Amino acid sequence: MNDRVSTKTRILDVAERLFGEKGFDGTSLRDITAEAGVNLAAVNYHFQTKDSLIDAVIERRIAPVNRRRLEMLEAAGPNPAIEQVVEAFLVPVLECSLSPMVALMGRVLATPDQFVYRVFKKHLAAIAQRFADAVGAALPELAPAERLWRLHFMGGTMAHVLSWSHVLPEMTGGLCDPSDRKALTARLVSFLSAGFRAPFTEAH
Amino acid sequence: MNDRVSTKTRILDVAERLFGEKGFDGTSLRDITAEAGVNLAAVNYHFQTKDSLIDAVIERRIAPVNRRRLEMLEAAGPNPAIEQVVEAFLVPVLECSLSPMVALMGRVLATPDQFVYRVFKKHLAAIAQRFADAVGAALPELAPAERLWRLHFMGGTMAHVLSWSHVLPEMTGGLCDPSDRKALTARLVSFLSAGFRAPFTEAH
DNA sequence: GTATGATCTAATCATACGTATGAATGATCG
DNA sequence: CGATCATTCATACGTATGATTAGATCATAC
Repeated sequence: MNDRVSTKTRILDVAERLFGEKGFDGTSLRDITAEAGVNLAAVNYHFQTKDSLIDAVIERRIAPVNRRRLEMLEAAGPNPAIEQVVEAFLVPVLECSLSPMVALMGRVLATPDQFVYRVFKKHLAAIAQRFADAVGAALPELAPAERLWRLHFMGGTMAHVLSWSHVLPEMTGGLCDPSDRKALTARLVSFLSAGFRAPFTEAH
Repeated sequence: MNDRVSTKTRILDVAERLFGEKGFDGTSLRDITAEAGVNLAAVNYHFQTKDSLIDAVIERRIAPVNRRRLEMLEAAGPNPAIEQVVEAFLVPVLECSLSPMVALMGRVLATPDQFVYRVFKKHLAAIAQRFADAVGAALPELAPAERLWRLHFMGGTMAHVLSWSHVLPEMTGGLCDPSDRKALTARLVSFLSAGFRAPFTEAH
């Protein structure tokens, strides 16, 4: 170890931030090692390849978030309100304030290619069924396909909020302030819960 | 011109598809020219740089979509229902079925960096105010900031649907089929309109 | 104190990138 | 015909990329 934190951790931290800011393809190993103040070869020593570095960066953040999600779902009991389900999905991410992790999560959710998708799918599969069940418990009249669609919509809303939160104030002339996580959570829960409760009208 | 379509158009078509599939950084000019069957230098001849090629690719699709959006907004009159506003936002994109443009749009909306953001902002600024006004007309009790937030949420939902539509069937075991645009539109309008109508509860 | 294994480093590899060049090609028109 | 112009072409430049190597350095155990 060099300073206070190990080389491995410093790489993970800087990689997380840069991946979130500039994307996976847009961030080179040299960008990462330069900012982390470590040798270029350290990445390959600790993580073998860039791909498995990406994997490690994502894994480190998603795993605890999903654990917390399942905890909140558990705490909501067998007959949750849809608000509780939505909160269980959102809060574990949103409560991280504006940490670099937030941009990373947005990036992951917005990168439907290659193996980023594989990594994401691995972690999603672990909780998707639980959330589908929870929505079913909260809104039993909702058709199974519609449940999945609306979970998909919720994921999109969250992904977008995460991805754009750092430019949103400028985009809206300061009207929208994503740094107030409490208010943001309340807005999202209100909006999404109403969406989940919407009458299901098949196309005509 | 070589075949039926000009070199310039072939570059734009292939670039649009590859940018949508693999991202802007993940697509090289060599990828594009190889698939398009044109010479590498043709890109620089017709578009000067890769950046302005990206610009041209986006411009070609977003401009007509936004024109159509404003038409639909216009057609809804001065007192639209929120459903009409949502439709005016969604339909011009969704009616393009599963063309490569759809993945491109998703990619643009999910790339909040560098100059992709600038390009996007240019086209967004041209219609954002109109949609904010339309939401205000449909739901006058909604606070201005909340209007913008919910428009932002709607953009995220659409972006996610566009980005992931090509893997969604596999992700959901075939339960969700994004190719039925009519049904998809109905689902989105129902979900999002309900979200817009949700009571606005400030954080407590 | 030195042997040992883990960690770090500088230097280098082959390849891929965006861009630029100058010559060939082909159509248009006097 | 020959001149002009836009387009296409093969090729090269300089740089950046992910990966690898062999050796230096460090901590710990004997």
